[in-house]
Amino acid sequence: MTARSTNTGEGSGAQDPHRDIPEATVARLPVYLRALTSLAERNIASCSSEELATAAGVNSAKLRKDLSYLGSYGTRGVGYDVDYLSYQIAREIGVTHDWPVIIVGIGNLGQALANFSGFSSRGFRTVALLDAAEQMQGRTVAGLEVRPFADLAEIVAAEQVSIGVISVPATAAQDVADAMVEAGISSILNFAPAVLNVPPGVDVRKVDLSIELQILAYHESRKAAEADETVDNGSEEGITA
Amino acid sequence: MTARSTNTGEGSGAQDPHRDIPEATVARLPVYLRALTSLAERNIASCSSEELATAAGVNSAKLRKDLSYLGSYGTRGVGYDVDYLSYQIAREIGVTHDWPVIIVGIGNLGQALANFSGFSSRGFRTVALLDAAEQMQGRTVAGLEVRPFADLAEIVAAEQVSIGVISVPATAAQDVADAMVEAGISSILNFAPAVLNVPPGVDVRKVDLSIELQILAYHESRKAAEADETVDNGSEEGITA
DNA sequence: CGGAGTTTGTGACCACGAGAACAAACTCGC
DNA sequence: GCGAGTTTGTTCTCGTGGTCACAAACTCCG
Repeated sequence: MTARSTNTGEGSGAQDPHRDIPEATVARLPVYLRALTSLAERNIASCSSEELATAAGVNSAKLRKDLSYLGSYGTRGVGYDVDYLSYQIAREIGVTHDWPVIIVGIGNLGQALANFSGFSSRGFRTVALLDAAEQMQGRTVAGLEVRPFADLAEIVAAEQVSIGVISVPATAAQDVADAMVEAGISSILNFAPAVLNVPPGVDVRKVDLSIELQILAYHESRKAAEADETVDNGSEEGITA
Repeated sequence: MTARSTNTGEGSGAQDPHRDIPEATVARLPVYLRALTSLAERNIASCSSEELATAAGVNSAKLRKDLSYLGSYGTRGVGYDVDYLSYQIAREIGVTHDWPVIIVGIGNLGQALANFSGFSSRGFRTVALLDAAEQMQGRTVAGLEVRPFADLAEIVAAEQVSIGVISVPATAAQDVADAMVEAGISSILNFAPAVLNVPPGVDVRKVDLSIELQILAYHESRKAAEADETVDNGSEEGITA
């Protein structure tokens, strides 16, 4: 799915300009960044890996290993400087400058996304809201005017948009994705419950609400089944030996 | 080798109650179920692992391996019966009956979730919307009246709710989670950008919109960096112009 | 200045998951 | 009835990721 191109394979030292950071680590870096921001807001200037790990909800060893992929930004015996580490993570992720984002599909979910403050506060700027429906045209959502879907290519080119959000019904999702790729967008965040087919080089991340609920339901079912069987044994997490 | 696989030659009788299905497989089962539903809507009665795999966007070998954890529900040389396999997956996940769900936090996102048809169509039934804000009380969203947060325990007990959705601001998320656990909820879907602390036995799944965007931004940054360096080699990222 | 205490960075090890390859089992045509 | 073709179920192998444990390095204090 994700097009991981040529592995440069050189060195694997900690200070290389292009290191291959594991995908699992990349997924956690934003969590660390948020925890660091929270610490900074409380005027905490430095912290240990243990403190930061608990704030982020992970193991301290895992956190240290994750940070070591970025370089050696801590001081042994002391810990990490909050501001310095924040900047280094932000720089690594690439959120030191703002990313223009376009949202296609201004239904209930699209409107919620447009109003979501977490986007703008985290290095993302919603530059346009698009919808194909006639009755949506001209309406103002979150301070932006809803524009016709046909304007996609023009806006993407004018605003240098590389990230697109899809919040349309599943039946339209593939068409929107195709148009986005055609317009030059190379990263898509897909909220539609559909499998998107995109050419290599385009990254797609999927957020699927009903799948998340079904995963929870599976675990609930197992909990209920185990509770029924082992009524005298109250350990829910018991691993069958 | 803990896989208990080849036994239980009997058909749809009492099956092995605890199979340990890998977490990665559990996360894909809803995708397969959706693909099967789509096939059924097109009146396709049976399919091969290859067809189902492409419809679900995965490898066929991985799909067969995933399905093998549930049992042997296919026929060699033929494929899978769509309806039969659908039922088996739904039964394994536990969505053959409806799960009552409660949503706390009826802001923009909470309203979108309440209106989201994917919940109700997939074995989930939103039984109550809760919000602590005074001005939300009595308003009707998606056909349900918004009720005060203080009613949480009462509703959970009355409706046998075991799944809760949190769509409140980050600062309130932990309090809501605590109240949910206290009320008896054992699975939480958290949309708030905060790390939740819950006792063992309670499952939490996190959907974090800004983290998803940041992961995309990281890959975008790398793409841009690589494009800058290897200007002469444009083969890997070729976008059809 | 040196030792004790503390914390980071990393090497080693183990578990899980992805993918390829192959045997088992079923259907179809003759 | 039987061989050819097809498709599932399973085994094997390899890469990725998580955890532990410890050396390296820094501070503090006498």
